Amino acid sequence: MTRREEIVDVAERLLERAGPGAVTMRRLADELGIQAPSLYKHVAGKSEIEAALQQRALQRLAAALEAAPDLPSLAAAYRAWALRHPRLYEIATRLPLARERLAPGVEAAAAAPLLRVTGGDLTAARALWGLAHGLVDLELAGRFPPGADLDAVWAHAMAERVAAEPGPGATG
Amino acid sequence: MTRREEIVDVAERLLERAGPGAVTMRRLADELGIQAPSLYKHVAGKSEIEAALQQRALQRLAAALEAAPDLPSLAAAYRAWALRHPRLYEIATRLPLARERLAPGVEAAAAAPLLRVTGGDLTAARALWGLAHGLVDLELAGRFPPGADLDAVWAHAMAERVAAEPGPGATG
DNA sequence: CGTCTAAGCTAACAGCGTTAGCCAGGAGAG
DNA sequence: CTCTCCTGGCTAACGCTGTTAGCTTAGACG
Repeated sequence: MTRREEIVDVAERLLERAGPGAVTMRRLADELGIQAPSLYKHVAGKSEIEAALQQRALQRLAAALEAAPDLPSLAAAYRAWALRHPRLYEIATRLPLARERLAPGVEAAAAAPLLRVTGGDLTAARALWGLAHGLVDLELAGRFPPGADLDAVWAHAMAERVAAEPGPGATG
Repeated sequence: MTRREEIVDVAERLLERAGPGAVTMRRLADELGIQAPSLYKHVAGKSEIEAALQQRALQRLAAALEAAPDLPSLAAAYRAWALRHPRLYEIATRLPLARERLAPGVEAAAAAPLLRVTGGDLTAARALWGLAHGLVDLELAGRFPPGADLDAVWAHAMAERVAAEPGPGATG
Protein backbone atom coordinates (compact mmCIF):
# COMPACT_ATOMS: atom_id res chain seq x y z
CA MET A 1 0.00 0.00 0.00
CA THR A 2 1.45 3.33 -1.05
CA ARG A 3 1.58 6.26 1.30
CA ARG A 4 -0.95 8.01 -0.90
CA GLU A 5 -3.47 5.23 -0.45
CA GLU A 6 -2.80 5.35 3.25
CA ILE A 7 -3.65 9.04 3.27
CA VAL A 8 -6.90 8.49 1.45
CA ASP A 9 -7.75 5.64 3.82
CA VAL A 10 -7.28 7.88 6.82
CA ALA A 11 -9.28 10.61 5.12
CA GLU A 12 -12.15 8.23 4.51
CA ARG A 13 -12.18 6.98 8.09
CA LEU A 14 -11.99 10.54 9.37
CA LEU A 15 -14.77 11.66 7.07
CA GLU A 16 -17.13 8.92 8.15
CA ARG A 17 -16.33 9.18 11.83
CA ALA A 18 -16.16 12.92 12.35
CA GLY A 19 -17.68 14.61 9.30
CA PRO A 20 -16.25 16.68 6.51
CA GLY A 21 -15.17 19.47 8.84
CA ALA A 22 -12.72 17.10 10.50
CA VAL A 23 -10.89 16.26 7.30
CA THR A 24 -8.12 18.85 7.50
CA MET A 25 -4.56 18.49 6.36
CA ARG A 26 -3.23 18.83 9.89
CA ARG A 27 -5.64 16.31 11.34
CA LEU A 28 -4.87 13.92 8.53
CA ALA A 29 -1.16 14.31 9.15
CA ASP A 30 -1.67 13.83 12.88
CA GLU A 31 -3.37 10.48 12.33
CA LEU A 32 -0.38 9.43 10.25
CA GLY A 33 2.12 10.68 12.78
CA ILE A 34 3.63 13.27 10.45
CA GLN A 35 3.39 17.01 9.91
CA ALA A 36 0.87 18.59 7.56
CA PRO A 37 3.32 19.88 4.94
CA SER A 38 4.72 16.37 4.52
CA LEU A 39 1.41 15.33 2.98
CA TYR A 40 2.34 17.38 -0.05
CA LYS A 41 5.13 14.92 -0.82
CA HIS A 42 2.41 12.41 -1.74
CA VAL A 43 -0.53 14.49 -2.81
CA ALA A 44 -0.88 17.69 -4.80
CA GLY A 45 -3.41 19.23 -2.44
CA LYS A 46 -6.58 18.68 -0.52
CA SER A 47 -8.69 18.65 -3.64
CA GLU A 48 -6.81 15.60 -4.88
CA ILE A 49 -7.70 13.77 -1.68
CA GLU A 50 -11.31 14.79 -2.13
CA ALA A 51 -11.30 13.55 -5.70
CA ALA A 52 -9.90 10.21 -4.54
CA LEU A 53 -12.62 9.98 -1.90
CA GLN A 54 -15.20 10.81 -4.52
CA GLN A 55 -13.97 8.02 -6.75
CA ARG A 56 -13.95 5.59 -3.87
CA ALA A 57 -17.48 6.58 -2.90
CA LEU A 58 -18.70 6.06 -6.44
CA GLN A 59 -17.18 2.58 -6.49
CA ARG A 60 -18.70 1.68 -3.14
CA LEU A 61 -22.11 2.92 -4.20
CA ALA A 62 -21.90 1.02 -7.47
CA ALA A 63 -20.93 -2.13 -5.61
CA ALA A 64 -23.89 -1.73 -3.28
CA LEU A 65 -26.27 -1.48 -6.23
CA GLU A 66 -24.77 -4.31 -8.24
CA ALA A 67 -26.85 -7.10 -6.79
CA ALA A 68 -30.23 -5.38 -7.10
CA PRO A 69 -32.30 -7.38 -9.57
CA ASP A 70 -35.08 -4.88 -10.28
CA LEU A 71 -36.12 -1.29 -9.84
CA PRO A 72 -37.69 -1.47 -6.38
CA SER A 73 -34.76 -3.27 -4.82
CA LEU A 74 -32.35 -0.94 -6.59
CA ALA A 75 -34.16 2.03 -5.12
CA ALA A 76 -34.06 0.45 -1.68
CA ALA A 77 -30.37 -0.32 -2.00
CA TYR A 78 -29.60 3.20 -3.20
CA ARG A 79 -31.36 4.82 -0.30
CA ALA A 80 -29.99 2.37 2.24
CA TRP A 81 -26.41 2.91 1.15
CA ALA A 82 -26.75 6.69 1.16
CA LEU A 83 -28.25 6.71 4.65
CA ARG A 84 -25.57 4.39 5.95
CA HIS A 85 -22.75 6.45 4.43
CA PRO A 86 -24.09 9.98 4.31
CA ARG A 87 -20.70 11.71 4.19
CA LEU A 88 -19.41 9.51 1.43
CA TYR A 89 -22.66 9.97 -0.45
CA GLU A 90 -22.35 13.71 -0.17
CA ILE A 91 -18.81 13.76 -1.41
CA ALA A 92 -19.81 11.45 -4.25
CA THR A 93 -22.61 13.67 -5.51
CA ARG A 94 -22.16 17.21 -4.19
CA LEU A 95 -18.66 17.76 -5.47
CA PRO A 96 -18.45 18.61 -9.15
CA LEU A 97 -17.34 15.40 -10.80
CA ALA A 98 -13.58 15.57 -11.32
CA ARG A 99 -13.66 13.56 -14.52
CA GLU A 100 -10.03 14.20 -15.43
CA ARG A 101 -8.90 12.71 -12.12
CA LEU A 102 -11.32 9.79 -12.24
CA ALA A 103 -9.99 6.40 -13.22
CA PRO A 104 -11.52 5.42 -16.55
CA GLY A 105 -14.65 3.33 -16.26
CA VAL A 106 -15.63 4.45 -12.78
CA GLU A 107 -18.38 6.75 -13.96
CA ALA A 108 -19.76 4.10 -16.33
CA ALA A 109 -19.58 1.44 -13.63
CA ALA A 110 -21.56 3.62 -11.26
CA ALA A 111 -24.18 4.23 -13.92
CA ALA A 112 -24.46 0.57 -14.96
CA PRO A 113 -26.91 -0.65 -12.30
CA LEU A 114 -29.31 2.17 -13.11
CA LEU A 115 -29.04 1.48 -16.81
CA ARG A 116 -29.69 -2.18 -16.22
CA VAL A 117 -33.04 -1.68 -14.54
CA THR A 118 -34.17 0.74 -17.25
CA GLY A 119 -33.37 -1.79 -19.94
CA GLY A 120 -30.54 0.34 -21.30
CA ASP A 121 -32.67 3.45 -21.73
CA LEU A 122 -30.23 6.27 -20.98
CA THR A 123 -32.89 8.94 -20.57
CA ALA A 124 -34.93 6.79 -18.22
CA ALA A 125 -31.83 5.93 -16.22
CA ARG A 126 -31.01 9.60 -15.77
CA ALA A 127 -34.52 10.42 -14.69
CA LEU A 128 -34.40 7.57 -12.21
CA TRP A 129 -31.07 8.78 -10.89
CA GLY A 130 -32.44 12.28 -10.46
CA LEU A 131 -35.38 10.94 -8.53
CA ALA A 132 -33.35 8.72 -6.23
CA HIS A 133 -30.68 11.33 -5.68
CA GLY A 134 -33.16 14.10 -5.01
CA LEU A 135 -35.05 12.11 -2.42
CA VAL A 136 -31.87 11.03 -0.69
CA ASP A 137 -30.29 14.47 -0.84
CA LEU A 138 -33.31 16.18 0.67
CA GLU A 139 -33.58 13.53 3.34
CA LEU A 140 -29.91 13.84 4.28
CA ALA A 141 -30.20 17.61 4.39
CA GLY A 142 -33.15 17.34 6.77
CA ARG A 143 -35.42 19.15 4.36
CA PHE A 144 -38.51 17.04 4.77
CA PRO A 145 -40.55 17.97 7.82
CA PRO A 146 -39.80 15.77 10.81
CA GLY A 147 -42.15 12.85 10.80
CA ALA A 148 -42.66 12.82 7.05
CA ASP A 149 -43.35 9.29 5.85
CA LEU A 150 -40.48 8.88 3.42
CA ASP A 151 -41.07 5.18 2.91
CA ALA A 152 -44.43 6.16 1.47
CA VAL A 153 -42.82 8.80 -0.73
CA TRP A 154 -40.35 6.29 -2.16
CA ALA A 155 -43.09 3.73 -2.68
CA HIS A 156 -45.23 6.32 -4.42
CA ALA A 157 -42.41 7.50 -6.66
CA MET A 158 -41.33 4.00 -7.64
CA ALA A 159 -44.88 2.81 -8.23
CA GLU A 160 -45.31 5.59 -10.76
CA ARG A 161 -42.14 4.55 -12.52
CA VAL A 162 -43.06 0.89 -12.56
CA ALA A 163 -46.48 1.76 -13.92
CA ALA A 164 -44.97 3.79 -16.74
CA GLU A 165 -42.23 1.31 -17.52
CA PRO A 166 -42.81 -1.02 -20.47
CA GLY A 167 -40.62 -3.73 -18.96
CA PRO A 168 -39.77 -7.11 -20.50
CA GLY A 169 -42.95 -8.86 -19.37
CA ALA A 170 -45.30 -5.93 -19.86
CA THR A 171 -48.63 -6.20 -18.10
CA GLY A 172 -51.60 -7.04 -20.27
CA MET B 1 -33.83 49.47 5.81
CA THR B 2 -31.97 48.17 8.82
CA ARG B 3 -28.26 47.60 8.76
CA ARG B 4 -28.93 43.89 9.10
CA GLU B 5 -31.00 43.83 5.92
CA GLU B 6 -28.26 45.79 4.23
CA ILE B 7 -25.77 43.10 5.21
CA VAL B 8 -27.93 40.32 3.84
CA ASP B 9 -28.45 42.31 0.64
CA VAL B 10 -24.73 42.63 0.13
CA ALA B 11 -24.27 38.96 0.94
CA GLU B 12 -26.84 37.99 -1.67
CA ARG B 13 -25.25 40.16 -4.34
CA LEU B 14 -21.82 38.83 -3.46
CA LEU B 15 -23.06 35.26 -3.53
CA GLU B 16 -24.62 35.56 -6.94
CA ARG B 17 -21.77 37.52 -8.47
CA ALA B 18 -18.75 35.75 -7.07
CA GLY B 19 -19.90 32.45 -5.59
CA PRO B 20 -20.14 31.14 -2.07
CA GLY B 21 -16.38 31.30 -1.53
CA ALA B 22 -16.52 35.06 -1.86
CA VAL B 23 -19.03 35.52 0.92
CA THR B 24 -16.64 36.11 3.80
CA MET B 25 -17.11 38.37 6.75
CA ARG B 26 -14.20 40.58 5.73
CA ARG B 27 -15.38 40.89 2.14
CA LEU B 28 -18.88 41.62 3.32
CA ALA B 29 -17.59 44.32 5.64
CA ASP B 30 -15.44 45.77 2.86
CA GLU B 31 -18.46 46.23 0.62
CA LEU B 32 -20.17 48.09 3.44
CA GLY B 33 -17.13 50.23 4.17
CA ILE B 34 -16.66 48.90 7.68
CA GLN B 35 -14.44 46.37 9.43
CA ALA B 36 -15.34 42.71 9.79
CA PRO B 37 -15.84 42.66 13.58
CA SER B 38 -18.39 45.44 13.28
CA LEU B 39 -20.71 43.05 11.50
CA TYR B 40 -21.20 41.30 14.82
CA LYS B 41 -23.02 44.35 16.13
CA HIS B 42 -25.86 43.46 13.77
CA VAL B 43 -25.60 39.72 13.27
CA ALA B 44 -24.75 36.84 15.59
CA GLY B 45 -22.44 35.16 13.10
CA LYS B 46 -22.01 34.01 9.56
CA SER B 47 -24.51 31.20 9.96
CA GLU B 48 -27.23 33.75 10.68
CA ILE B 49 -26.47 35.48 7.39
CA GLU B 50 -26.63 32.14 5.62
CA ALA B 51 -29.95 31.35 7.23
CA ALA B 52 -31.30 34.71 6.07
CA LEU B 53 -30.09 34.00 2.55
CA GLN B 54 -31.69 30.60 2.69
CA GLN B 55 -35.01 32.11 3.67
CA ARG B 56 -34.76 34.69 0.94
CA ALA B 57 -33.94 32.01 -1.63
CA LEU B 58 -36.94 29.94 -0.58
CA GLN B 59 -39.20 32.94 -0.98
CA ARG B 60 -37.78 33.78 -4.39
CA LEU B 61 -38.15 30.20 -5.56
CA ALA B 62 -41.72 30.03 -4.27
CA ALA B 63 -42.54 33.26 -6.07
CA ALA B 64 -41.11 31.90 -9.31
CA LEU B 65 -43.33 28.82 -9.06
CA GLU B 66 -46.48 30.62 -8.05
CA ALA B 67 -47.80 31.31 -11.52
CA ALA B 68 -47.31 27.79 -12.90
CA PRO B 69 -50.75 26.38 -13.71
CA ASP B 70 -49.87 22.71 -14.11
CA LEU B 71 -47.17 20.13 -13.57
CA PRO B 72 -45.18 20.59 -16.77
CA SER B 73 -44.94 24.34 -16.45
CA LEU B 74 -44.13 24.01 -12.77
CA ALA B 75 -41.27 21.69 -13.64
CA ALA B 76 -40.03 24.08 -16.28
CA ALA B 77 -40.23 27.03 -13.89
CA TYR B 78 -38.43 25.10 -11.15
CA ARG B 79 -35.56 24.16 -13.40
CA ALA B 80 -35.36 27.58 -15.01
CA TRP B 81 -35.17 29.39 -11.69
CA ALA B 82 -32.52 27.04 -10.34
CA LEU B 83 -30.36 27.41 -13.42
CA ARG B 84 -30.69 31.17 -13.35
CA HIS B 85 -29.84 31.39 -9.63
CA PRO B 86 -27.61 28.40 -8.98
CA ARG B 87 -25.94 29.81 -5.86
CA LEU B 88 -29.20 30.81 -4.28
CA TYR B 89 -30.67 27.45 -5.18
CA GLU B 90 -27.76 25.68 -3.56
CA ILE B 91 -28.03 27.66 -0.37
CA ALA B 92 -31.77 27.05 -0.34
CA THR B 93 -31.48 23.28 -0.57
CA ARG B 94 -28.00 22.16 0.44
CA LEU B 95 -27.93 23.83 3.83
CA PRO B 96 -29.81 21.96 6.53
CA LEU B 97 -33.04 23.85 6.90
CA ALA B 98 -32.70 26.24 9.85
CA ARG B 99 -36.35 25.93 10.85
CA GLU B 100 -35.98 27.80 14.13
CA ARG B 101 -34.59 30.84 12.31
CA LEU B 102 -37.10 30.68 9.49
CA ALA B 103 -39.99 33.12 9.54
CA PRO B 104 -43.19 31.16 10.07
CA GLY B 105 -44.97 30.21 6.87
CA VAL B 106 -41.94 30.35 4.62
CA GLU B 107 -41.53 26.60 4.39
CA ALA B 108 -45.23 26.09 3.76
CA ALA B 109 -45.26 28.84 1.13
CA ALA B 110 -42.39 27.20 -0.70
CA ALA B 111 -44.19 23.87 -0.65
CA ALA B 112 -47.54 25.27 -1.75
CA PRO B 113 -46.99 25.32 -5.52
CA LEU B 114 -45.90 21.69 -5.50
CA LEU B 115 -48.87 20.70 -3.40
CA ARG B 116 -51.17 22.54 -5.73
CA VAL B 117 -50.21 20.56 -8.82
CA THR B 118 -50.49 17.26 -6.96
CA GLY B 119 -54.00 18.09 -5.86
CA GLY B 120 -52.98 18.37 -2.24
CA ASP B 121 -51.37 14.93 -2.11
CA LEU B 122 -48.48 15.42 0.29
CA THR B 123 -46.71 12.22 -0.62
CA ALA B 124 -46.94 12.95 -4.33
CA ALA B 125 -45.71 16.48 -3.78
CA ARG B 126 -42.66 15.22 -1.93
CA ALA B 127 -41.88 12.70 -4.62
CA LEU B 128 -42.20 15.43 -7.20
CA TRP B 129 -39.93 17.69 -5.21
CA GLY B 130 -37.35 14.94 -4.92
CA LEU B 131 -37.44 14.40 -8.65
CA ALA B 132 -37.14 18.06 -9.57
CA HIS B 133 -34.49 18.74 -6.96
CA GLY B 134 -32.45 15.71 -7.90
CA LEU B 135 -32.38 16.57 -11.57
CA VAL B 136 -31.47 20.17 -10.89
CA ASP B 137 -28.89 19.32 -8.27
CA LEU B 138 -27.11 16.84 -10.50
CA GLU B 139 -27.21 19.26 -13.40
CA LEU B 140 -25.79 22.09 -11.31
CA ALA B 141 -23.05 19.83 -9.98
CA GLY B 142 -22.09 18.89 -13.52
CA ARG B 143 -22.79 15.25 -12.88
CA PHE B 144 -24.49 14.40 -16.13
CA PRO B 145 -22.04 13.71 -18.95
CA PRO B 146 -21.47 16.74 -21.14
CA GLY B 147 -23.93 16.67 -24.00
CA ALA B 148 -26.58 14.73 -22.12
CA ASP B 149 -30.03 15.71 -23.36
CA LEU B 150 -31.53 16.96 -20.13
CA ASP B 151 -34.61 18.37 -21.79
CA ALA B 152 -35.42 14.83 -22.81
CA VAL B 153 -34.78 13.57 -19.29
CA TRP B 154 -37.17 16.13 -17.82
CA ALA B 155 -39.77 15.37 -20.46
CA HIS B 156 -39.45 11.68 -19.79
CA ALA B 157 -39.69 12.09 -16.03
CA MET B 158 -42.69 14.38 -16.20
CA ALA B 159 -44.48 12.27 -18.78
CA GLU B 160 -44.32 9.33 -16.39
CA ARG B 161 -45.77 11.44 -13.62
CA VAL B 162 -48.55 12.79 -15.77
CA ALA B 163 -49.34 9.27 -16.94
CA ALA B 164 -49.59 8.00 -13.39
CA GLU B 165 -51.51 11.01 -12.10
CA PRO B 166 -55.27 10.59 -11.77
CA GLY B 167 -55.84 14.31 -12.41
CA PRO B 168 -59.18 16.12 -12.52
CA GLY B 169 -59.81 15.52 -16.20
CA ALA B 170 -58.29 12.05 -16.43
CA THR B 171 -57.65 10.79 -19.92
CA GLY B 172 -60.59 8.55 -20.92
C1' DC C 1 32.63 6.32 -1.16
C1' DG C 2 29.91 9.81 -3.33
C1' DT C 3 25.62 11.19 -5.11
C1' DC C 4 20.91 11.57 -5.73
C1' DT C 5 16.21 11.07 -4.29
C1' DA C 6 12.32 10.26 -1.16
C1' DA C 7 10.23 11.81 2.68
C1' DG C 8 10.35 13.89 6.62
C1' DC C 9 10.96 18.55 9.27
C1' DT C 10 10.25 23.84 10.84
C1' DA C 11 8.89 28.42 9.85
C1' DA C 12 6.01 31.12 7.68
C1' DC C 13 2.08 33.40 4.88
C1' DA C 14 -2.44 34.81 3.79
C1' DG C 15 -6.99 34.12 4.73
C1' DC C 16 -10.89 32.45 7.62
C1' DG C 17 -14.61 33.24 11.65
C1' DT C 18 -14.68 35.20 15.92
C1' DT C 19 -13.73 37.61 20.62
C1' DA C 20 -12.16 41.28 23.73
C1' DG C 21 -11.80 45.69 24.73
C1' DC C 22 -11.67 50.54 23.55
C1' DC C 23 -13.79 54.91 21.84
C1' DA C 24 -16.73 58.52 19.53
C1' DG C 25 -21.30 60.30 18.81
C1' DG C 26 -25.98 60.94 19.74
C1' DA C 27 -30.32 60.52 22.61
C1' DG C 28 -32.70 61.26 26.66
C1' DA C 29 -33.10 62.62 31.64
C1' DG C 30 -32.37 65.74 35.25
C1' DC D 1 -26.56 72.59 29.72
C1' DT D 2 -24.69 68.43 31.55
C1' DC D 3 -24.42 63.74 32.67
C1' DT D 4 -25.26 59.12 31.35
C1' DC D 5 -25.96 55.35 28.57
C1' DC D 6 -26.31 52.89 24.32
C1' DT D 7 -25.20 52.21 19.45
C1' DG D 8 -22.00 51.20 16.17
C1' DG D 9 -17.81 51.78 14.86
C1' DC D 10 -12.56 50.60 15.66
C1' DT D 11 -7.85 47.75 16.50
C1' DA D 12 -5.51 43.78 18.11
C1' DA D 13 -5.51 39.28 18.59
C1' DC D 14 -6.57 34.05 18.74
C1' DG D 15 -6.84 29.69 16.72
C1' DC D 16 -7.87 27.59 12.80
C1' DT D 17 -7.40 26.63 7.52
C1' DG D 18 -4.58 25.24 3.05
C1' DT D 19 -0.21 25.92 1.27
C1' DT D 20 4.88 27.26 0.13
C1' DA D 21 9.85 27.54 0.83
C1' DG D 22 13.75 25.68 2.29
C1' DC D 23 16.41 22.52 5.17
C1' DT D 24 17.75 17.81 6.63
C1' DT D 25 18.20 12.96 7.04
C1' DA D 26 18.12 8.07 5.49
C1' DG D 27 18.59 4.89 2.08
C1' DA D 28 19.57 3.22 -2.61
C1' DC D 29 22.64 2.90 -6.31
C1' DG D 30 26.62 3.38 -9.27
